[in-house]
Amino acid sequence: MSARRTELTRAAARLFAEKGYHGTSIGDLAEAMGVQKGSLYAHIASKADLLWEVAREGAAAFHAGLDSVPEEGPLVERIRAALRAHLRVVAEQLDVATVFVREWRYLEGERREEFVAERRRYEERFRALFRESRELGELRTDLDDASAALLALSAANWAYTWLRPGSDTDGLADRFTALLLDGMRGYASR
Amino acid sequence: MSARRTELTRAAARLFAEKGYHGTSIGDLAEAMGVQKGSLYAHIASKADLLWEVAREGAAAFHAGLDSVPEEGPLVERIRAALRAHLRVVAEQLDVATVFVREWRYLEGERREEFVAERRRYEERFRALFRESRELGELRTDLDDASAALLALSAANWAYTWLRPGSDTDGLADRFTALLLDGMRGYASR
DNA sequence: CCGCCTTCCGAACGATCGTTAGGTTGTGCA
DNA sequence: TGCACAACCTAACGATCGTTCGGAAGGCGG
Repeated sequence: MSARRTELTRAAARLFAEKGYHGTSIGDLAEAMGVQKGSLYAHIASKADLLWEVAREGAAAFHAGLDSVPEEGPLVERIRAALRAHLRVVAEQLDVATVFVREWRYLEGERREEFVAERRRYEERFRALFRESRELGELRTDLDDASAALLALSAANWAYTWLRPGSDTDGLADRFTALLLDGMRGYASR
Repeated sequence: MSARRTELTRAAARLFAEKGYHGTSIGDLAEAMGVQKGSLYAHIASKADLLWEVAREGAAAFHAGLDSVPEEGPLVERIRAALRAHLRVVAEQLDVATVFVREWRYLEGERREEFVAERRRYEERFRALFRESRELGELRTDLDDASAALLALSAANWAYTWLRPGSDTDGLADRFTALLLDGMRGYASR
């Protein structure tokens, strides 16, 4: 992919995150590239292609984050690593993460289904860590690992609205992990 | 406000939540009302008015939810009540809640600023419960009531994506509260 | 029965949308 | 030096957008 084409994808991620997919026109993208709008079609076949590309980039980034989580070791550490990885992606690729979390639903047809499956797979990998925690008896969420996973995933998925690039995402992830494990009552004392 | 006008607001909330504000045309709204698109302007002055109205309705619903939280009593109970109230609004007015959480950003000018202030005020009321928890010493989140509040607010704000009408929102809120208080380690044993 | 008021129709408006096409430029490689 | 090709321009396409307008139907109170 040419350098110019990559620039266009970056501009698309930024504008889709800022103004929404339907709120961003081809003219807006052309202006961001310093070019007439017709000229963009030397690089793409349609506007929808750009959304698809950014959404896939997001999926790849988040999955790559989970890939870095160790397959062995205490589940507590693996949960902490997963949260760290997720928040790091959000902070370092905020535009892409925003499209991954919020704008993907404007995908159409087969692409949409493919994305939904990929997104579900990501959340399932996340949830699995909590389920294993219970099954292996490392944590005592006897009835409710699902709620704990939902709480963690909510914080992860909502992060794009408040996380700013340059934040201490590892510290943030660790505080969330501590809260999830020991709660407000026990948090300060451990 | 006439009955027909109320119907239009309901249709707008539903379509804005389903397809997004910019993804919903006046033609779509007219079709949902079984009417020619020009006819809608007997009821509204502009499409933006509908977004404004639904967004305000959402703000009113969520604030009313918090108003029902007791001003006295253990903060743990007040936090539980706040979570219950929020999830109840999401489940019972899913479309309106979706616009309140996701579509508000397409508001423009003065209205947008007014909404942002109202939204900030809501989250601040929510956060205050956690801050007071620490200040009054009822909970030992010495360093980090802010993270606990963020975790709770994330779950609340993300709920519109997975909560379905008819869910046991009180039970859900109670499980979240238990987790926030005692964490996964302590959850099952108390 | 009259007149008002709400509601809707049908047609049109200018603007903007995403996209196409033919022609021009500049750069790098054979 | 000549040629290929990526990049861009200019102009226009048909479609759809939000909105306007004059008129007509219908119900309801006076």
